[in-house]
Amino acid sequence: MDMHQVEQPDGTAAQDMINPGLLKATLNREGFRLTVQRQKILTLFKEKASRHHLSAEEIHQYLGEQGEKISVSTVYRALHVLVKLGLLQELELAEGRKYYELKSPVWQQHHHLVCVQCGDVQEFEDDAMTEVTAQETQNRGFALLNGQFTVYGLCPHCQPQANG
Amino acid sequence: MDMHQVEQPDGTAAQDMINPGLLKATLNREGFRLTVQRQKILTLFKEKASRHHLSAEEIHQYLGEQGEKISVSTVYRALHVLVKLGLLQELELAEGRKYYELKSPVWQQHHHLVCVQCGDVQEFEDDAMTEVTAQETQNRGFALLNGQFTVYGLCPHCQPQANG
DNA sequence: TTGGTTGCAAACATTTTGCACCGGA
DNA sequence: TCCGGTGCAAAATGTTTGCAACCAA
Repeated sequence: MDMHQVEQPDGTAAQDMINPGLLKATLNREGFRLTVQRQKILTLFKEKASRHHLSAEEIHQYLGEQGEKISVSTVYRALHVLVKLGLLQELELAEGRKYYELKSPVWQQHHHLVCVQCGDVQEFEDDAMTEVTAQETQNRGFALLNGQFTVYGLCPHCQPQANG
Repeated sequence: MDMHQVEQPDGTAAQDMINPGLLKATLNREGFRLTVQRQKILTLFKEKASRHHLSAEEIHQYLGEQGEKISVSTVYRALHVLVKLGLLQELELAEGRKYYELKSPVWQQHHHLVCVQCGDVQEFEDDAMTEVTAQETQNRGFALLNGQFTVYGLCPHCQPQANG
């Protein structure tokens, strides 16, 4: 039904996958091929480290600006593959479109605080949450793939003029 | 940018809103009107208590089966209003479409454990998480609207034949 | 009576897919 | 060489919107 996938089998961190050799090996292992496009996309995530939630549209645009002509459909297909390989994680941050980020291990999960007014996104981690996640899934016999906690609110800036 | 909204001003539980009188008052208070369609939709959420995550499409279909002819656009518009009034909460459970459920107070938030294979959804509550939510938002000066934690995994049933 | 509400169809936005050609292993 | 990947355009989904008729307050 979708593309969530387990951790890297060998525990390799997603960040390392920008290394072409490692990336190639990981792709080939599953019958996929290393292509310029896939490499460029993954590299983009590293470059945009500061603002690392990217939508397919943004990726397409950024690469275009960098002179890389890559079609939208290829972006989508590449994202699916990278998610399936466990290199990227899909986020449900905003309305109507999906965002992606380099996937971090389950025990390093971080969460998002979204301002519904201006769209600002802040991240936070919390050990208690990580533990709850592990415990709940275990209690119910689920095999944990990943979890995402998204809190919606109004940021300090938007509170004054808020409420409609 | 979207329709998240604060708690019922008077603390009335969303469940009570199926009462036509209360619903009417709540709607009117904000300049909205009580219509058969809105009533039917809200009632549907009560009926489907056991499986109370409904998408616009499902709502439209269920009502159709019950002989209520209501257009899709009306369903969408009604959902927006009900969310804005704080009676329903929007969920980001699955791919590409939104789900809705009767909204529970922030201090009674519950979360979702989704099987990515069969789509089964289980709920759980956890005080620690509620507290983390409150704390994080406070630390950053955010006004909390609501939060949703969605954990993806494989349910016991789907684990054997899983992995592709 | 007034102005919010509805249904319908057309418009939108995002994502997926069919197909011929291209290119990695 | 073989088969997966790409680009393009068309199609599929999910959601929104313009407009005339309608109805709650």
